[in-house]
Amino acid sequence: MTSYGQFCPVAKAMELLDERWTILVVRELLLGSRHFNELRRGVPKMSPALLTKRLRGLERAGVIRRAEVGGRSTYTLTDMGQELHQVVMALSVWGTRWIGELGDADLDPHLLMWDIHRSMPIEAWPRRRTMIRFRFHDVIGKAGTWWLVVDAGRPQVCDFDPGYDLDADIASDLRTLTEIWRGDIGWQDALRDNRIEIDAPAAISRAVPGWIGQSTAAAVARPA
Amino acid sequence: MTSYGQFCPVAKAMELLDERWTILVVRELLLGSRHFNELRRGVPKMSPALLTKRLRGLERAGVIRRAEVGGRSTYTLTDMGQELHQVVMALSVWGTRWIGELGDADLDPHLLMWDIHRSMPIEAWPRRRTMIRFRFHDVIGKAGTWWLVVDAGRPQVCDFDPGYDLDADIASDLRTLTEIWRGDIGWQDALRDNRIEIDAPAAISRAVPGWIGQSTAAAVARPA
DNA sequence: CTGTATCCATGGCGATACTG
DNA sequence: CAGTATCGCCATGGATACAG
Repeated sequence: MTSYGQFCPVAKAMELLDERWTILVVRELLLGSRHFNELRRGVPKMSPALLTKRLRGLERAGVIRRAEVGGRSTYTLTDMGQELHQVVMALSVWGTRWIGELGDADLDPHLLMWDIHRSMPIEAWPRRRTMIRFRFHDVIGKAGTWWLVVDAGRPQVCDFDPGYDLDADIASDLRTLTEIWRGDIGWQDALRDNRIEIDAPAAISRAVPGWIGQSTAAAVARPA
Repeated sequence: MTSYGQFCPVAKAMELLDERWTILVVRELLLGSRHFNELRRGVPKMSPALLTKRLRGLERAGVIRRAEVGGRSTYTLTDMGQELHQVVMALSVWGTRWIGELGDADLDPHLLMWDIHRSMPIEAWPRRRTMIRFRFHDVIGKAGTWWLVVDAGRPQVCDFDPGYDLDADIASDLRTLTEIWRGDIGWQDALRDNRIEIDAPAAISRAVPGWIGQSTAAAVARPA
């Protein structure tokens, strides 16, 4: 966090925020993560040592507050941190509009499922326990299959079969579901082009896109 | 610009924007700088080699466009770059509200005069050529004295005496004028406490704060 | 679960000087 | 005016293993 040697508020803000990973940690906190390993799931490629360092830095700066609640470390945003919402939103809108291209390295099934499960519209799901399986046919090994369960109004991701009844089975490549989730393409277009397939009774098949939805950024208008 | 390995638009945006100095260069372009040495004045502590590198990076990313106009290199923001205005604004607001403390290293007379001259309300100045001298009594040597001239509606900073008639003579320490400019303190309070002094005929003395004004960020409401 | 502790390589970036 | 060229440091952060 070297100083820019400028009195400008933008420079002072960036002294804190331009360090690698910092904004992404803030994003996770804004999305509701409060514990160390919860945060890690949102920034899986970040080393735990560095995450600790960033959390300490944000705490020193007054952006977050750390507390032990029932023996667990709990990180919460202060008012100062909460207001970074405007900054993260502006970045999200700009990134959505202007950085369309994703490299293969940007795709990550675990991260995708984690992101979907925490911000999909569960109120659209049936009241009963419901389970969907996802299969990414271009991802080899264990990371190619995932289960999404909504039980008692609580969403859950699994990388193993929980053993419940399957309501729908979805197959696509990783890029397709990522692009659908980001709103780069629509469910209907992807289904029509057979880039994604939903195997389920007709009524459920029609409902599933509404269960999963799209990320909040998907609603951002794209440049003409 | 190492990848974060995330499809999230915030992550993709930060891959470009979290590199040191990048946002400050964009800020300069948003404020109207278009040429290399003009940009340098806004980021004086940045090495020219690094500025070149950042400009190339921003060009590759599509944020700016470079052209030779009349044998001069000219950098302009594309639509993509123009929309970073929202991001820079959000950072400016947040920085203004929450990063109040300035270290001595954040103070820079040249930068302050440059910033004042390019965004002060010249329409408030007299029609005739008008000149003000600034003296920072805590800054030793040449950098302690500055002249601000508005002539034919065009503002100009000098670090030498242009030799015109002096309309007002302002004295303060560097921190005081910086804080006034940022809006951390008001002109009236600073004058009352003798933290700044204006030597001029009474009518002009009263008018000068309105001539200089405050930076646009000064209008941002501070947290209670 | 929530971190620490090392270690190491890389390359970013600061400083300075120079050029067409 | 608008950059190049070089150099070298040191801090950043990636990787991995381990601990209370």
